[in-house]
Order: sequence, then C-alpha cells, then structure tokens
Amino acid sequence: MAWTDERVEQLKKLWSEGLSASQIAKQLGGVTRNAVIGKVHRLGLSGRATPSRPARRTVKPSRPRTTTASTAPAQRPVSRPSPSTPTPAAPKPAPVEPAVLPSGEFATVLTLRDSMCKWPIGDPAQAEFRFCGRKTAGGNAYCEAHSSMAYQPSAKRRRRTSDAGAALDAIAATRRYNF
DNA sequence: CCCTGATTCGC
DNA sequence: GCGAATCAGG
Repeated sequence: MAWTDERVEQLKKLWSEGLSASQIAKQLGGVTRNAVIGKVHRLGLSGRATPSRPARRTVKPSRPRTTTASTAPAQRPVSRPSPSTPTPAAPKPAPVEPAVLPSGEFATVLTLRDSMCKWPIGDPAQAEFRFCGRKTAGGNAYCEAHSSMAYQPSAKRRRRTSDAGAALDAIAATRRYNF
C-alpha cells in the first residue's frame, strides 16, 4: 500500500495522539509497524510525548544487511537453573466461556499467539469466529479448561506411557468436539 | 515472551 | 521513498 496524502494524515494524527506504531499500523492496515516507524522518521516527526524515552540514543554503528556470514559463535556454557512451578494447580472445573483479551479484543486468527489457547469458538465461516485465547497451559495448544476437554481420559487403556500417545489422544479428542 | 521506537540499507 | 531486518530497551 502506498502512502497517500490521506493515509499520511491519518498517520500524523494517530502518532500525535500517542498511539504506538503497531497500533497505527493495525488501524491503517496494509502496513507493518516498521513501515509506520520508517514513515514517521521520514516525515521528521519522531519526537512526541513519548513516556518511555529518557533521551538515550541507541547508537548502533554497522549492521551488515544481507550476506551476513561471519561472526563468531560465542558460546554460553553456563546454564540457568530455572525455578519452574513446584506444584501445578489442580484442574479446576473451569468456565469454558468466550475470551476477552486484555486489549479488549477477542482472539482472532490475526491476534492469536502461540501462548494463547487455540480452542475455536463459534463458526469459522462467521466473522464472529474467535479462539479461546486464554493463557496456554504449559506448552499445550489449549488452556487448562480446554485441554481437559480435548484430552478426556477414557479411564481405560489410558497408559500409553509416551507423550506422543497422549498428544494423539488429545488430537482425537479435539476432533470429537469440533471439526 | 510480549512490546516499544531507532537505525541501517537493499530495493 | 519504502520498509524488512535488526537492534536496544521496557
């Protein structure tokens, strides 16, 4: 998309209103936040009522754009202990309701992230279609509530011992509930 | 990990 | 002029 006068005006307005580059990009559509930032700089309106900006310049000299091959590995043998949750909370009954993100929006195919529950809600053919969007339960594709739904142990022949088996079971269960 | 803006530079 | 890649920081 090109920077029409109209879009540039929008950009200036939103930028002066304090919106972040990504927010502006999302609103304008067809551009990334990088594009917005780049344009902002080209327009010469970088400074703003930016809260987080003590006045420090980042100063980065050279940056080989492409064909970057060299550069030593720089090992990092020392590993971090990492705390990790001692005792996971018990699987709560859990309310399997919609899902409102902190941003006030819903989790759509555009806003869904890896850390968000991918449990589909609604008809994929409808605009109202969204995803659960809650915090993913430990590496799982779903939140705790939906994980328990996807993986309903049949009580019998449960012990497949392998995680792969469990994963397959989860997938099978998912099929049962949706697609 | 999420996000922010800043900068460089191939196109 | 444009913006992806990258950086530095919160």
